Formats: sequence, C-alpha cells, structure tokens
Amino acid sequence: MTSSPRPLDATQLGAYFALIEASSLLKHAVEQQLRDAGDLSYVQFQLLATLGDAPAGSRRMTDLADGVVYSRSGLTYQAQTLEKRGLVTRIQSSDDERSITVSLTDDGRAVLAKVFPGHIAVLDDLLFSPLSGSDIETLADILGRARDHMRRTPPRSAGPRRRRTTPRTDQPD
Amino acid sequence: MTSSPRPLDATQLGAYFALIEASSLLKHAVEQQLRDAGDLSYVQFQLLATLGDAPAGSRRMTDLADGVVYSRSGLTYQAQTLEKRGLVTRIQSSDDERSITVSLTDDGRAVLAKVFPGHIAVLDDLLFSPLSGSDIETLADILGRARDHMRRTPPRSAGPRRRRTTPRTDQPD
DNA sequence: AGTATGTGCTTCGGATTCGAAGCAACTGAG
DNA sequence: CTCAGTTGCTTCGAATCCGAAGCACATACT
Repeated sequence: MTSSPRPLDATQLGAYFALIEASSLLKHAVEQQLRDAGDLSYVQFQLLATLGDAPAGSRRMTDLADGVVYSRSGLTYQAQTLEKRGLVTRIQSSDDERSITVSLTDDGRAVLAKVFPGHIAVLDDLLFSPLSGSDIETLADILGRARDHMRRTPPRSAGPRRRRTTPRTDQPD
Repeated sequence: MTSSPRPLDATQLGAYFALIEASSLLKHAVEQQLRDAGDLSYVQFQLLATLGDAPAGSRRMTDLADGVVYSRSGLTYQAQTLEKRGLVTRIQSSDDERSITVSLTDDGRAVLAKVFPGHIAVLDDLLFSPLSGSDIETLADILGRARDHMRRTPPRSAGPRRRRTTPRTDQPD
C-alpha cells in the first residue's frame, strides 16, 4: 500500500514548501504588526478588510466565513468579539429571518485606517521588496489561478450531494 | 496620521490576497486529508515530514520550531503529543545538556508513509492541476526568493540584539 | 574564578479554534 | 397546507495555540 506514491519532483516540492513557508512567515510577521498597531488578530483584520471592501461595508456571516476561509463557529466567536469592541454591527436581515448582516462601523473603519499603513509597510518589507514588478504580476496570476481552482473544487470526498460531477457509473440518481 | 498610506496597487493586492487565500484553502484541504488518513494535524505532519527530511531523522527542538514557523511552547506541546503516540523520541543531547533532540521513530515513518500518497493526491488535485510545469517552476523561484528574504530579515522592531538598547549617545560602543 | 547575559526548553494561563449538535427559518414536493 | 430536507447561525466541549515567566545549562567579560 505504501508502494511508490509517485513522489513529487523537486520543483513541485519546492513550490509547495515555498508557498507554505512564505505564507506562514508573512502571516506571522503581519500578525505582530497588527497586534501592536491596533490590537487585532489576523482574522479580525481580514474580516474588517473584507467588509471594508464590500459594497455597503456589509456581508452575511456565511459569505464572510467563506471569504476568509474560516469555520462558521469561529466566525461567530470573532463577530461577537468585534461587535463588543464596536467595530462591527450585526443585524438580522429583514429579507431572510435567519441571516445576519455584519457591517463595518465608523470605529471599525478607523481602526482599519490606523492599522493599514503599517500593514502595507510589512508587506513591502517582507514580501515585495525582494521581488520585481513582473514577479509580482506573475505571482498574482499563478496563485490567482490556483486559488480560483480551489474555490471551485469541492472538498475531496466531502461532497455527499454531487448531483452530477460523477458520470453516473453506479448511481443513476 | 492616517493620511494617504501609499495604497498598494491592484497587482500587489492581488498577489497578496492570492497568496493568503491559496495557502489557506490548501492548508484547510490538506488538513482534512491528514485528519482522516492518519489522524494528524497539519503541524504534526509538518514536523514528521521535516524530521523525515533531516539527515538522521532528528533535529533540535528549536530548529524544528523555526523550520515549521511555530512557537516554542507550541512545539513542546506537539512534541509531547507525538511522543505519547510513539511517533518521535526526545532525548537530551549529550553535547548540550539543555538541548533536546527529536527523532522520528519507525512508527513515525510508517505513519508518514501511510499519509503521504493522499497528501500528494490533494496537492495534485488542488494546487498543481491548474498549473503548467513552468508555472510551478516560476512559483518555486519567486516564492523561494520571498521566503529566503523573510527568513533572513529579522522581525520588524524586534531589535535583534542592540548591545545597549541606547543609540550610543552616551555609549561609544 | 565570578557574575551578567544568552540560549533551550517547559509550564502556566488565557484566548482561539474547530466539529458536532442544536435551533429556527426557508424551500420544494405532494 | 404539510412534511422532509436545507440553510444560517449559535452553543458546547475539547483541543490547540501563543506569550510571559521560570528554570537550568552555557558563554562571555572581567
């Protein structure tokens, strides 16, 4: 069973490790900056930033969770925390009785603004400085494609409801 | 103070988000695979893999922590867990009385082997499949450079080891 | 040698995390 | 309308995580 798992070639391995290491190192550094610039955790920042980017500064809980790749329960926790700090509000959607709309408050925007310059500085220092303009373009392109692919690929073996996806080999459905 | 923070241009933003999102999505997916293939968390896998890669299948705690970008206390916790499961051993270095050498056991190697094929499958499906060979090469190159840069850049404002903390205004070194 | 500093690891306490289970509102088929 | 299945969110319990503090060995400076 553990026979030749078709080993990744060196390049693939290198790309994989570089991806994981780079993102970990970057996240770690950013986390520190955020911590002492505005007492925010990385997720919290991601949430505020996502909201700030949204059309009306607001999004549904679920969309937010998907956006930052987070568990729903985790998001509930963080949303409560952020609400307590007055950085976001949570109101029930009149449209959908069970849906909750999270919105950025003015305070939230303020914190975001306060933290942003330092955030960018870290990115410049750590991520962009050793790369050329075209490197960055290329990176955005390649990783963008990878991300899009992952976003649209359902979790392996977790899809209990694949209506099609499978060429009805045993399940006519 | 919050005046024009010199906004990142669209490409930079795109690269940054793509990096974070891609790594998060990938990590998440891999985590699930590892969980039900060998009941390992991502860090645990990283640790075993790092050890498996090491010359004698062993490393010092500190090096291990740096390698996977983890806190020391977190590593202590995981090392204990892995030791309890018999996947690694921890022995004091005879050389350095306070240093601990973590080594992969045969069981550890077995688990690693058991989990590896599925791990690679996930990588192929999610990360590599939408990329060309040269994409992967390029990715490895660019991210590799970024990672190396970050590894050698000390944490901002964490003052590596300024001898006196004071800018020799009174201390002529 | 003798003291100040540095290094390696663990313990401690508290914050965060996630999955599973639960609840309420929606949806679609009869 | 009514029932079964979904979907959106929260609660719960247990695992994990990190930084600060602590401890013991090592090294440097005098």
